[in-house]
Amino acid sequence: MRLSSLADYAVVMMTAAARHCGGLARVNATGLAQETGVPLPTAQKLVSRLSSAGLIESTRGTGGGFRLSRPPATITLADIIEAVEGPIALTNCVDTSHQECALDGSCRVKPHWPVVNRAVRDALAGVTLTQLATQAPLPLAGGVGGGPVRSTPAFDIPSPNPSRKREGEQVL
Amino acid sequence: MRLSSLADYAVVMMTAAARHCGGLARVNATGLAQETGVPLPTAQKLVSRLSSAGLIESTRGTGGGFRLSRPPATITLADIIEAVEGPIALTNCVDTSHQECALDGSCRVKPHWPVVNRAVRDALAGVTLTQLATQAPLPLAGGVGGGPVRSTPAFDIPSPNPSRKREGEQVL
DNA sequence: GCCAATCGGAACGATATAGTCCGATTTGAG
DNA sequence: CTCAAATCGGACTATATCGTTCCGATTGGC
Repeated sequence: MRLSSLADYAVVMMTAAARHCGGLARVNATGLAQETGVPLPTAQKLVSRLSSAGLIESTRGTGGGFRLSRPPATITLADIIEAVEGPIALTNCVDTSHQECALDGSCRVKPHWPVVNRAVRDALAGVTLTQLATQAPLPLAGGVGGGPVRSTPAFDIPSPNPSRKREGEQVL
Repeated sequence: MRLSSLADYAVVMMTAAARHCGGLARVNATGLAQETGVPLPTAQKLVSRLSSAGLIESTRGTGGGFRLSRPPATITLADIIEAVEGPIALTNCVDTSHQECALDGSCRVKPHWPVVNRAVRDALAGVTLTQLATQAPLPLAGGVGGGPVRSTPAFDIPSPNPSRKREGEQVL
């Protein structure tokens, strides 16, 4: 349930690009890497992925670079993540139909996964680049709730989780 | 952005346990593995994780097994995922304080991650074992993204409804 | 026409994961 | 009370994906 580092870096780079020129001027991967701190080769790889996905327009040659293909308000977190990691799919059975897990027919929860997957994707699709470029972190008001300034409830489901033994992972 | 296979199997096993005895009787890992199709060693590993997290109560010795510690309506997908994978954290900077992100101070999107992370977690916390144990899934068979598919919250927890995201707005 | 800077893709290495095995503990029966 | 069986619990190994790096193709400027 963790985002890949590539996607994380892609979000940072896209946000930086949106903040810099609003997606109108061209910036190169080198300058953006120096600014954001992302390693240059990784930044180049991300630029390739993002351009392949159609999120940015790349210009080759001397003085080239890239710019956002769409206004920042129309680019969401889900777009960036899908551009880097592929389609958002919590399980294999949601993404491609040809992916068959061993459970297959006896899996009773398979019909439920698309619903959950869509809910998660909607949560990510509700965050736009414009929101991310803002300094003050808005309380997720713009797109996710559908409402104006709906304060997200604190989510108080009685799940005490008393004996949490594994805080991180099996770090030996 | 994909769920680990262990978490997927854990959800299947927990759902099967909830469907079988409603969390009242004891079942062993062997029988559940045979029923769900999960490999037995993997099922044993998952039982260990789930019992460590406090989701199930294990009884050792001959004729032992495990049963759900809480009613199925109070166990959510987020609980199961956190029991297997650890805390739900899209990025490293959200989870623990030991963020080793190279961007660190220059990261402008870091303040936004907790909000997004909570939104995703809420989406997972809104699905209970009772919902997953239901045969008839939520209305998805008709089509994804086409119409306003509304999930009927017939099995929701009596506690505050965890901010259901907008339903059926983004095409998958 | 030449050079230089950039994007694009491919290969290598590393980390984390998935799966499997064996041992310790406990309980029921004899 | 002893034995035996079944269970949980942790550790090891193999695999796969991810992250990083490097090199080539392309294009614009001079």
